[in-house]
Amino acid sequence: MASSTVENYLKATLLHEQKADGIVPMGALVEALGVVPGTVTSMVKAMAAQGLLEHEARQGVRLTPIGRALAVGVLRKHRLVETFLVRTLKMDWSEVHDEAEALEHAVSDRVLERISELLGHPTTDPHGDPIPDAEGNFAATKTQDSLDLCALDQPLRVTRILDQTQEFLAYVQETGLKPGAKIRVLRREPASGVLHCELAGGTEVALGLHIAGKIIVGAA
Amino acid sequence: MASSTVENYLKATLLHEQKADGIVPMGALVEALGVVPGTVTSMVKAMAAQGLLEHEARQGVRLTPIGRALAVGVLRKHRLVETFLVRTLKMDWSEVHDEAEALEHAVSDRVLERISELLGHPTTDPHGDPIPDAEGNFAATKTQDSLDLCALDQPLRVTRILDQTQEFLAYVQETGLKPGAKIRVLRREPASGVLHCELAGGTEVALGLHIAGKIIVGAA
DNA sequence: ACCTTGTTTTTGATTACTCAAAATACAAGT
DNA sequence: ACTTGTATTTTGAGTAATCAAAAACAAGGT
Ligand SMILES: [Mn+2]
Ligand SMILES: [Mn+2]
Ligand SMILES: [Mn+2]
Ligand SMILES: [Mn+2]
Repeated sequence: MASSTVENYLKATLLHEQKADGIVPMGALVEALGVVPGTVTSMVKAMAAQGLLEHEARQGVRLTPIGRALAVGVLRKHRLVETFLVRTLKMDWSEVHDEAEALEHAVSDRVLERISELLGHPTTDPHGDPIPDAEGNFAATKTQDSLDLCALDQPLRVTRILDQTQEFLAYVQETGLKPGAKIRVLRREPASGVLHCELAGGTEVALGLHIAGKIIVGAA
Repeated sequence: MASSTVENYLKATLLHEQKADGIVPMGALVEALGVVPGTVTSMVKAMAAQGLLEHEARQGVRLTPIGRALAVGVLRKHRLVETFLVRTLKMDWSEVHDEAEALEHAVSDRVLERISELLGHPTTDPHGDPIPDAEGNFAATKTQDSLDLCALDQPLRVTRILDQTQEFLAYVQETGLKPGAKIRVLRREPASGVLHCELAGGTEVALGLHIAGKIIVGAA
């Protein structure tokens, strides 16, 4: 069985591969796992010896099919647990990540399938991230744009928040831009690129480009 | 923070103290934790140095107030998790122990209080074992007898199963003697001590003394 | 007093994970 | 080609948890 540490390495590698495909540099793992570079090198070697990763010296790592399957399983646990914590235990969506970070290693497959069933087999988590099914397949994503690129005056719905730092989630919470929120882009300031949007209650918010780029929307 | 291993040692020590008060011999921990004697000696030394246990050389260990508080917390997590798995996730009461054994170390206090709330702050787990409250106090237990000692012809209710081995739980499951079941003792065979009991549906079961001694009942 | 038996402790190793700090490789930039 | 800066690897060391096997101890029984 893979230890919690190994599971965290696998998940971090998968997330990086999904965000920027190609080889995952050692530094990305250093960053994601909060350890020093030497630690990553030695863990990666051990995991490569176990057949979970391929290690290109001085370049980085790639998941093997076995490693990927395990990583997807951990990601599924993480996201289903987050969904469970929000929907069943009524926890705040902006505080569930850390809890899930620990529980993803302790929840058995048996318990996980019970949770999935209880929740009606959800396909996205509270942050809008896709939940792979029990076989490891991600549902085909609907057409979605980041908020800074989408058309004016269309009825839209927030589907996903890409930046999941504590501060950004708090900001999103506060402005009411949570996944599920209805939104319409009123206009774009030509010079700055600042967006003016209308929220459900008629309230209006102005968003800088760097913020809008981290919010994904789809047709309402 | 106490590691999972340390939490397991603390919980095992607490359970032994509750069952047979006085000092807990090293051998009891060897047995409970499934490790060799030398391992227990060195773990116990480390935990004593941390102020979690008192170690009387060649005698055994006792929980310190700090160690006891931690142990009670772990036990509370274990039993609330078991209750949650049975009541909310509809898992079989005879298979939840192993799941709880892992989850008790991963569930945070915050999550635990949500679970307790969701369940209406239960005071006993699926096996009938008491769940301490958030301050670490066990509810005063109602008058209860082991089945081999109680009066004839009284309407009784099973409240607790002491032997929680897989086989015994399966037996209890099969005969329908689960906590909550109504039962009446019809007669006791003078020589052998074998009990004849009537269950809810009118079915009758014969129980040997060794079995009856592990089933606790209270007034129905 | 001596021996036997069961329990506990010691000793010496091993595995997994980690850090600090020094060494190395590589990609540019001049 | 040489220098510089950054990423990666190596080396040496430490902690937590474990085992195997030998040693020490505590009681009792003879
Ligand atoms: Mn994690
Ligand atoms: Mn998420
Ligand atoms: Mn446990
Ligand atoms: Mn229980």
